[in-house]
Amino acid sequence: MSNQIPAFNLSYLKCSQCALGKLCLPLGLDAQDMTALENIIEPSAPFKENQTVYQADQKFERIYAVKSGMFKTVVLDANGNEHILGFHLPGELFGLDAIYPQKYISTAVSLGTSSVCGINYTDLESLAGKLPSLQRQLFSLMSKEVHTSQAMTVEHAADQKLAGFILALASRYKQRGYSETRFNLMMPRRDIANHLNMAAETVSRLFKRFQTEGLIDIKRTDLHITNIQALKRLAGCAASS
Amino acid sequence: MSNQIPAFNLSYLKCSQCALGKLCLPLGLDAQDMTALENIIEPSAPFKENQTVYQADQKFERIYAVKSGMFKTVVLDANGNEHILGFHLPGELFGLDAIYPQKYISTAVSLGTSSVCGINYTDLESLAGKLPSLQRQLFSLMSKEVHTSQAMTVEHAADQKLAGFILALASRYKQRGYSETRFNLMMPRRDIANHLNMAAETVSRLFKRFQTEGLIDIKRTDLHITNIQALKRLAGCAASS
DNA sequence: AATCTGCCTTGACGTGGGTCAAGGCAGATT
DNA sequence: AATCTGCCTTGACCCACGTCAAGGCAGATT
Repeated sequence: MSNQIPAFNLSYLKCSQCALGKLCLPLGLDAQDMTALENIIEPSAPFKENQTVYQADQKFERIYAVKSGMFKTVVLDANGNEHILGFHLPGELFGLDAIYPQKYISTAVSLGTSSVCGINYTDLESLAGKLPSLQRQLFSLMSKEVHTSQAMTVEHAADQKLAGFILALASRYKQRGYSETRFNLMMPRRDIANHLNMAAETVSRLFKRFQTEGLIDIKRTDLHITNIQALKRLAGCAASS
Repeated sequence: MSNQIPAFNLSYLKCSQCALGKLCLPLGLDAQDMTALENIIEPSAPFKENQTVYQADQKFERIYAVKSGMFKTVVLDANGNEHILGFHLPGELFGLDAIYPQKYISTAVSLGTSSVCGINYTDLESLAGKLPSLQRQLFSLMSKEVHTSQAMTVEHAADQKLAGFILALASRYKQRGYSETRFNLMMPRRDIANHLNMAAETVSRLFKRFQTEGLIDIKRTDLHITNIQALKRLAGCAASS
């Protein structure tokens, strides 16, 4: 709210000072290439809860990398129903689905206080042409994105879907150096339910069942996975890596 | 079955003679760039029905472009259940989800007699670094792939999912210069059902309902869309472009 | 400390769609 | 032409999950 001191504010750090370097776009870049990348990165001011990064149908200009917090991407169908396409953790990119149509497909919204780096796509493309390691990392991240979206379509029953969702988050937190078994969900039940195409009541009941069965321990949004093996067995274990 | 005459066999044509140039990887490439691309393309012999292009867990080496016919990509979950991730039409790429893990995630299988071009990924990457238009097209196609997978997760009820599936095929056939309203599904009901996470019986009943309601006319795998507007309304119309 | 508000939980009930089982139909095989 | 085989259709039944409705709980507001 008040004035920020850039040098001490995480959200204004460039890639070389950012803790996410080994997950995010800069992975595989040497010092010189990273400097080139930093020159096209636009760190943003932090978003407060429930603020919009971009709106569906806006002209596509930038892709975004999450720096801190969490974002969700939401589409509105013809009947006016919202659907949450995904949740995005630090070091993950969003807005990639806008490259082909050259306009944003979804609206991106912050969950809690969060910050991003914007990256002008035209600049990124031309830089990727010059830096093979950047090009490779971009292809790799987009491939991962394809895989993630596909994996979601595999799970069938509600309990499998929810178990898969929890495990996917766990795995992503683990990659980021956080605990695999204890983390905060950030989003309300309603959002989880919407994302997984089920009723919020079903999420509530399943959380309770998982707790009774000794798979998890959950209070509000604080989650503790107490039996990850059983959870994986339940999910059919599409979400491993 | 007998000997083929290469010069007259579509499946051995390179990009510049291929009718799919304006949909496939070569989109946006000038004559010289296309020649460079052709040099790394490996046209394959045609596959007969139900033959495997690659297996899940095999080392990733090539991505594939469909030249004729149709392919499906299938994953096996931990419980031994198959799930069809997608169907691939001429001019579409598959195997992109293998870039990140560097191994194939799914098994690719032909539906009916079909042919592909294999493209060594290492070569493609280095060529994309030299040809900006190729790099752009690759990013664009991968973005489209992300969007397609995401769109699938939006539809909710069985009738919406099936309507969306039909419309997505229609739109893809239209792009390829075929009729938007009359085409052959190629795959059996069981495959459609599997892909959409429903029972084959449900697909059968819904096709019948759509027919009764005057939306479609279907005999075996020959489909005629008789009221595409109504079908779009039913689907919630995520599948437009 | 009391009220408000949003989110979560819990129960009761109804239904969409899965499962099981029995034919029908068309192309392949003899 | 008769049988076989795989795929599709149709009906009967049932259960997982959505919907509706009524509370509970915790942080924000006064």
